[in-house]
Amino acid sequence: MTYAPNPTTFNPIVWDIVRQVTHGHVSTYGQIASMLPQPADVDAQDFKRLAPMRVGDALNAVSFSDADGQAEPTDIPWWRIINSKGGISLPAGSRVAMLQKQRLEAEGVTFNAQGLTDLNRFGWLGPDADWLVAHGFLAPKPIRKPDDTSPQQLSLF
DNA sequence: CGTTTGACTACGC
DNA sequence: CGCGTAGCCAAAC
Repeated sequence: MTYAPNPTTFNPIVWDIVRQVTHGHVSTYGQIASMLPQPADVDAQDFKRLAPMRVGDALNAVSFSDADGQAEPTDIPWWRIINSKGGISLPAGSRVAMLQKQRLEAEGVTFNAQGLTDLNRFGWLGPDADWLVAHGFLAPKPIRKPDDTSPQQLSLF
């Protein structure tokens, strides 16, 4: 079966998780999606590819009014969610894209010349374990590359 | 109301 | 390792 979540119930769940992302850190669409319980009757492949897009949809509903300045500042840090490459996925040069970068930089997140952040430095490690259990979400997939580049271990021998 | 497009990601060249 | 594509559903036109 395909994965077609109802935005009415799906979006608030996403927002709930996004609220946990800490100041000065970034998460990815895929990481947020990885915390969502997967319905048993849904094809795993579909879920893997579609859930991140739905996360983007959920955030789109929030950032639009925010960037236009027509609404009260949201308590949902939508700007801390970027793509798996470490870049901003909003249309380059758009008003909302610049706002996102501006807010991240204000939090100390830096971008290289290619417009990418270093996920190994700024990547979110996930919510508190207690919060995770209390809300019934899965442990997020790590977005920091496993820095198994630890030659000191090998040099012991 | 049919088409097009996309805040994605995994995978294959 | 970078680039293009497949896959799928909802929004946006």
